Amino acid sequence: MSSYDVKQEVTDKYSLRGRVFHKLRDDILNGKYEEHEELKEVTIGEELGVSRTPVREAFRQLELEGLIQIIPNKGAYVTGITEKDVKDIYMIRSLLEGLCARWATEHITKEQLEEMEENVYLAKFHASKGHMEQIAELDNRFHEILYEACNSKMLEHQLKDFHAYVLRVRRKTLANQVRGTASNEEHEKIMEAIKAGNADSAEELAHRHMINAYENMVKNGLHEIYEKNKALSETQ
Amino acid sequence: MSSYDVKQEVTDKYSLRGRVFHKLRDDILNGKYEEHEELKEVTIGEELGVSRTPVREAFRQLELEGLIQIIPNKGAYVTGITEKDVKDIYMIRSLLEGLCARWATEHITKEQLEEMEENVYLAKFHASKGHMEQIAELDNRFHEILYEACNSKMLEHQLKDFHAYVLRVRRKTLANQVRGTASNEEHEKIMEAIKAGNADSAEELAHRHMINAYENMVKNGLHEIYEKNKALSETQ
DNA sequence: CCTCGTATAATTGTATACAATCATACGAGG
DNA sequence: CCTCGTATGATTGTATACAATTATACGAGG
Repeated sequence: MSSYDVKQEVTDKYSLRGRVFHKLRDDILNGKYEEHEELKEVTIGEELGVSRTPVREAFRQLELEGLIQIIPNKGAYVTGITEKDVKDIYMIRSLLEGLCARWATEHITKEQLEEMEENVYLAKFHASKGHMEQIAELDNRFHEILYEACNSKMLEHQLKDFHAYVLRVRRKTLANQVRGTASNEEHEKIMEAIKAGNADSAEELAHRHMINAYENMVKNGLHEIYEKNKALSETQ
Repeated sequence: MSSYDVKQEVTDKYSLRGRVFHKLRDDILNGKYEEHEELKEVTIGEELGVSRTPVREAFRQLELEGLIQIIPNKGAYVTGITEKDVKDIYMIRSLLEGLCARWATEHITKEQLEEMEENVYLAKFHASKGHMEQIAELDNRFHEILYEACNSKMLEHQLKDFHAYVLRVRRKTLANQVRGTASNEEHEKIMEAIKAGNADSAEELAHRHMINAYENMVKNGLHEIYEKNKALSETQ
């Protein structure tokens, strides 16, 4: 085994830069900052008790993750996600998640399948109790398992790239027990197709799963959320 | 028009950091550095006549672009692309380019279509003369036009993300007149489908275009290239 | 009252100094 | 001869100082 095979999280959590990166990432995803809000290097640095250097490096990374936009010599701004962006993301993801499910069918390990079964089982329990926080967490994890199981670091990278975007929206929209249950049932079907070794079916089910998630999102007020945000940012 | 709508290249070309970023990017893509070679902050800085600060920031960005891997407190290493990675990339791209062609059919502007026609026409000329450098350039540009025409910054972002990876391989493999001509003919067909407003056909043709490019690559020595690289890196 | 240029302040861009961490060499001990 | 610990050097991580750029305020001139 050569040294470059060592698996390594893209961003180190234990350096100051890593901490700044993750903190800002979470804050943006959780809506602490308004869209288009300006982030100042010194302010962020003071809040976290670090100098500008690690903050700047974290900014560069957040920019490539698509969470902020840096205008040279001017400043860093939280990016806005439009309604169309969300739609595009789900269309793209529906294709990639399908491919991911196909590849996962061919490469999933025993351990991954077991974690998946546990995930679906637990989610069923929490759905019946209406524990939305746990359901969201398990939903995330289900997809992460799928990404890992597809055995393609390229596809995994692409899908995880979307994660940041998707989380920003989904956190607001999946707080809905009906879809939570339906979503988990779809997870179960995808899992069964993978277990049965039926790649075509797994691909199709994962594809539909994304489309359904998007359509549900539209029905349950994606539009209203964006109207609200727009109104907010216009009053500033 | 609000200020955040201003289009802005992700990485500024005119700051020192931007110059370092683009220089390293080109060098890696052109194979100046071996895979898994270590990049030292001071060395790079001295070569380009800048301090470590902009170099470090460029490193962080290159890491997220997937061109280098940074191991904390240790160093930055040029990432390796395996034969499987290349295959995965082309499979993923075949889906996304298909979707891109579909959306381009619906959103392409008159100007973009004109540039596309010019591109195909010029490429035909250069193909007949065997001008490989120009063909490669026009090939790149054709796909860029397609990305821009799809009118989705999300899809454009994803596809351009791959560009870096793809260029590393393609530069070595497309130097082949037969495929150059065939590739351009496929471009022409995609363009005609878009022009005719036939999204289904455009999607299918773009999808096949990628698969063909990959299969051609495999036939014409992708394997040998990787054998050579592996041998090289093992002797270090 | 409006326009424009200049001065000033605020902010980012870069260089450098220092701290922390990691790799290597070397020698003591077995 | 081998193993392990320590010392030394090399490299990355962070803080700070300074330069360059941009935004703002204010006043002269029309």
